[in-house]
This record gives sequence, structure tokens and C-alpha cells, in this order.
Amino acid sequence: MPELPEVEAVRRQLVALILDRTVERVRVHRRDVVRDPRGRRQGRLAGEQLGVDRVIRSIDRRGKQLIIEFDDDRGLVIRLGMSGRIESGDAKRRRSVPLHRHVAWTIAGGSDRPAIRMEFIDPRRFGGVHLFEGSEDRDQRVLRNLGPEATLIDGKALGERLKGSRRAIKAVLLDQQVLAGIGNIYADESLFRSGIRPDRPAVDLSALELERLARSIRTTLGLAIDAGGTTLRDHRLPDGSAGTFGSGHLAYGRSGQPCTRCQRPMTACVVAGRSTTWCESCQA
DNA sequence: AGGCTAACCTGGCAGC
DNA sequence: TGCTGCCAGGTTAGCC
Repeated sequence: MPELPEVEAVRRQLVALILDRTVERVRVHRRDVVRDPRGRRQGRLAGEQLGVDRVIRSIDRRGKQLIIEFDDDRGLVIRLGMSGRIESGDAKRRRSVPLHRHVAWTIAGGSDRPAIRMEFIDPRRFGGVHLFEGSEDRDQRVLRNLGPEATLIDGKALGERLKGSRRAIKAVLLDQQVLAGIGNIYADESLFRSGIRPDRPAVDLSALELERLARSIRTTLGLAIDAGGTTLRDHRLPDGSAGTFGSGHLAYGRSGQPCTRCQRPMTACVVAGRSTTWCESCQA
């Protein structure tokens, strides 16, 4: 589910809620969603590895991954996979426990504010929580092989990343080693906005087209972030609200519906093994 | 190199 | 109502 805009919207809410606060305790309800610093899903987990008694020093994002760092240089990389989400709220408030809640942190309150509950919920369990020991371990082991941030890409840099590949441009956009953050929704949206067919060999794009595509990527992601992302089903912001960018989709999920530019029906096909929607007359 | 498939999982929905 | 099959925001491994 969550691509860069969804994760970024989650990150922004978390910053407002828990940055610079102390982790009071953590409960792991499903051990195998957590990978320890050796990449294992089994074995003993000390609370301190998940931040207990540590101050949350930073909350960052790299591509689709959320990065929470503690004041002892350890931290977590949270991958939301297809159906993962972070839920956050007043720890004292009683409510029914969400289904598929795998990890729960309690963030200490103070005299002026309540303790906060932060939970990792993921029905399909394609996501997970990866523990790291320090910035070097984080970059070399957990976040390795990620391309540059899609929000920052320009035409020239995009061209350099493609390295003359003959792969379909959509396949390349989905490749996190080439560019970090784009998934199926925003690939279709960016290609539609730039008027480029999803199955064009990347190497065939002109400098002008690369510039247009890069600009479309930045614009699309920016609008989506501001809207809190796209909620198809599972995506929620930590406060429980839904992302509203779905109503701004021009391509994704609109197969058979009239193109917003030319009114002809949008076409569905499969590119890079993913369902793809595009307009045969507006995208060349 | 890269395309294709299956696998990892649960749940929602359409169709019968 | 209830069953079956298909589909889904992602990623990885294995095979040609």
C-alpha cells in the first residue's frame, strides 16, 4: 500500500506526536515481524533494542521506509509492506485492540501531556520492523541499494539513473535501486501527467521527456503528501484519518473510465507484472 | 540483463 | 447465505 507519500504523511504526524520524547515500554505481540540487527526473526529481544528508556532523537524517511532513531544511535526501520500502518493515540484511552497489531510502544507523557501509544499494525505481514545498531549499520545493511529520493529527482539525474536501460520505463520507476519511493499508484500517475506510455523502453526517452517525467514525479508526490497519501483500504495516518489523494488520481484505478484530458476510455494492461492504467491517445 | 512466476499473507469483493 | 476465485499499495528468490 504505502508508497513514499503515505509514509511521509505518517512521518509528519509522528514528528508532531513523539519526537524528543522517551519510550517507556514496548510490547512485541508477534515476534516474527521484528528482525534483529543480525537480520533474524527469532531469538531474544531486549526492550532496549526497541528503544525502551531512550529518547526518540529523529524520525526520518528513506523511500518507503520510516526510520526512528534513539539517543543511543540504535533505531528501527519500519517497512509497511502492502497493508501496514502506524496507529498512535492517547495511551490511557481505552479502545478495542486492533486486529493484527504486532508491536506496541508506549511513549512517556509529562505533567502537561498524556502518554502516547504507537502501534505497528499489518494484516498481510509483508512489512516489518528492522532493528539497527547505528547509522553505519542502518545505511549499509538495512537501507542498502536504495536509489535517490523520488521527490528530489530532476531530468538529468533520472537519465543517469536509467543508464541506457531497455526496460519499460514503468518497470524502472518501480525499481527502488533506481529511484526510491515510487510504487504502482504513483508510477501510473506520474507517467500519465508526463504523457509517456508505461511500456516505453527507458532508453528511448528524450532529455525533454525525462525532464517532464521528473517534474511530474515531483508534482504528483508533493500533491499526494499534502493530501495525506492515497487510502485504498488499509492506509491510515497515525491519528486514524484517511489519505484523500484518491480523488486526485488521473490514471490509477481508472481503467475503462474517461481520460480526464481527452475523454476516451482509459486502457488497462500489465507492465512489469503490475496492473497498469494509461491513456492510449494522451500517452506516447 | 531482465522478464516472468511464485511466494510471502489476509481480507474484500464479484459472481455464481 | 455461502462458496470460489480473483485482486490488492511491496519485495524477493528462482528459473529461463
